[in-house]
Amino acid sequence: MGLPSNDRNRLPSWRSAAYAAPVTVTLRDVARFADVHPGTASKALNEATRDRVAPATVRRVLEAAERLGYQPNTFARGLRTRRSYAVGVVLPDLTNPLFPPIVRSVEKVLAAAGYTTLIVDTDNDPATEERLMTMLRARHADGFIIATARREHPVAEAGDLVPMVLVNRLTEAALVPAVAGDEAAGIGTAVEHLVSLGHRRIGHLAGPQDLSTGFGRYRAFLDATQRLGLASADCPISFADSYSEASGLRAAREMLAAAPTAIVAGNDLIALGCLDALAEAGLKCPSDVSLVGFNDMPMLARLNPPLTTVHLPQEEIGTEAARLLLDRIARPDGPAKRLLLPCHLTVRGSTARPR
Amino acid sequence: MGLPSNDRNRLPSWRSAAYAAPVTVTLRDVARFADVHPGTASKALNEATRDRVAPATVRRVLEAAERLGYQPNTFARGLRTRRSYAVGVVLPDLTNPLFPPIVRSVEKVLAAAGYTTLIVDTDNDPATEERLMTMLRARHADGFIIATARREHPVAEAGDLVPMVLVNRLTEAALVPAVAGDEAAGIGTAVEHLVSLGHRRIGHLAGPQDLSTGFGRYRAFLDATQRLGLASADCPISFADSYSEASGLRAAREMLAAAPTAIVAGNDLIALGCLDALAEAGLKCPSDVSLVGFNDMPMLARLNPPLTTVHLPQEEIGTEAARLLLDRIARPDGPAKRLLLPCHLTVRGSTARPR
DNA sequence: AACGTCACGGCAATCGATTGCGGCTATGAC
DNA sequence: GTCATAGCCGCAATCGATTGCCGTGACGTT
Repeated sequence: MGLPSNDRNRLPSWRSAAYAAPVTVTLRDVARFADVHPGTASKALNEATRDRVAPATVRRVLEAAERLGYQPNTFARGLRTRRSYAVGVVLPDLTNPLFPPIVRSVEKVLAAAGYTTLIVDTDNDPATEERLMTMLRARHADGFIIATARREHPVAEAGDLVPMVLVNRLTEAALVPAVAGDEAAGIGTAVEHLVSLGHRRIGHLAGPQDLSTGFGRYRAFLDATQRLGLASADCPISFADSYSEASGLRAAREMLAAAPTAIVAGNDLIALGCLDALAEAGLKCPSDVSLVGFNDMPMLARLNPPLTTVHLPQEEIGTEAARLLLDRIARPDGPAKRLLLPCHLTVRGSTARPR
Repeated sequence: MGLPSNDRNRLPSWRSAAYAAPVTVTLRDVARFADVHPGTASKALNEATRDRVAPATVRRVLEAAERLGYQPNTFARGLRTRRSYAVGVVLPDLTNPLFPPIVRSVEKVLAAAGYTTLIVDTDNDPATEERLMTMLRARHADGFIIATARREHPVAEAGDLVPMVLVNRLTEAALVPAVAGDEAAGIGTAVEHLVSLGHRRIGHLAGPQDLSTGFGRYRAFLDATQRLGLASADCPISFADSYSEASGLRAAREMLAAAPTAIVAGNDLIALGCLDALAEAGLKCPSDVSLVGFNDMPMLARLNPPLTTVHLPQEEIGTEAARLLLDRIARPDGPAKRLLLPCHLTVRGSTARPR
């Protein structure tokens, strides 16, 4: 797998290879230089067809390509082969620190397989997402990794699909491969942690219910509290209408009326808003109220108090998503694997025994 | 400017447009449907040549394209026109919160002009950068926005260049357009702020000197302290060898031997490391030592103490970079404009009068 | 010596959009 | 009624790489 002739397209010098103005050298030039027909040169350059050319000829062609600094024309190749060796990575929000590490490991795996990663940011806007998807399709992306997580997302209904892998979202129809952190287990251990500290009145600041993560964590919270024998009356729930500090603040104000001794937030941003609400109400964290976040975004350890949170294996998620996609591209009709990667609870200073 | 026929390539339904398996409809199909020659259909679809076709025919072709859901083949078009309507954005580190807002505004401006943004992350690795640049060149990017900031960067020497704009780096040869925050002025106001609070012994935790930002801020610090009449003996300087908390910690430990009453850090991460060093030494910020960061990364306001820092107009930087690039693509031989955007000091709780 | 086999490489069509050139038709002028 | 002009459209070459098919020559076999 991989671009047939990448290995020998490298040039010694930076300048000529990467930044200098284009000096177009085509396959014809290489062929002329090696004194063969362009078709033959093509076969020599392509690992898959190389055995149809005499070894000595292959050497001559390779040599010529190297000398001339041949770079195959992506357009011509793509036009003929209908493949781009590019995959699109569709993110809801690049400024969310959750995604960059995922993107990075995706890029690493795909690059090793000869693929180019096209990152796009939909800014959580369906219209932008449509525009960008159309663009990626027009550029003939061979596959997609999709991290936008609205529950009524159109991919859910699509039947005959282009190769794609869903990230951070497992609630869709089972025909699409997906990778995500095991959020239910994550929420579960968070609740267990609080219960083991002695909490009995545990609230949940749920994220937006139209996002699959918000919905999934909410359900997981319900399951966990029930499983651990907490009365649902003791487990107040407020809904934040976005993953933001402001929404978290609003939801937390509501929540505090129910006087829980611990709170599980839908994500870290909501937890931050909750921290503000606690301060407002003159409550101390963790002595009055314990708090758990979700995602383990950077800098949380430096907060006051340092936030206990559920950590997602971002790098692994990216790696696995890329592998699944490569699988899918190679065998579009294979089974749609779905991977749940373990999350772990990072205990810091925002959780303690109730008074 | 812009892709000739974008406006009418939109399809009503998501599924068919964006996620469903490809149903290739070519220009021939449109032409057949509209009962014209493919060449004529092409002219009708292209705004620039539309006036060479009778209005009634244009309407028929447009109608046909709409009905059939025609999407021009990027490869075929690119092969013929040698343009991709794609630009590469080369970042040193996607996980650095400085960049996502810049990328976003870049994307917005470029999209409005019909261009696609290709984001790549070099991970601060020259070899990766070369690989990615070569890839972008192979994909015939029409231009580049480059935010990787090593001082001995190859673009500095390149003569005949592909259209590009440098971001956050103005120290290069003047032939390349560039946009950056006015870091010198930013450092200047930071130092002025400290002086106006009464500080006379102000240290600088400089960033890596092989990065243009590290070097530039260091020089700016020297200038500012001198201009304000501080003795250079009272202005100790330590060098961090990377923009990281660990390096900041190391450099700050050194620095504290000189007992400054205030410190200007090369960036926020270094400032965080400095905070740790202060804690280690039993020093309180800001009562014992005042501290100023640089970049205003997220969450700084929630720290203890909230960090005073220099804020960069990221969005504006992105917008201007994109505009400059479009300029450059349109007129590659025009003058290389260089833009310095004002920074401002965000005063929070980490700076106070010295005791 | 004649024939079959195989390895090698040339040939040309193809992918789909673009575009300069040239031809056709309709219109208007005299 | 004839000719000039311009508007409109078709034609075909072109961009560069890929690939199935076929021809050629060498070698081995009987």
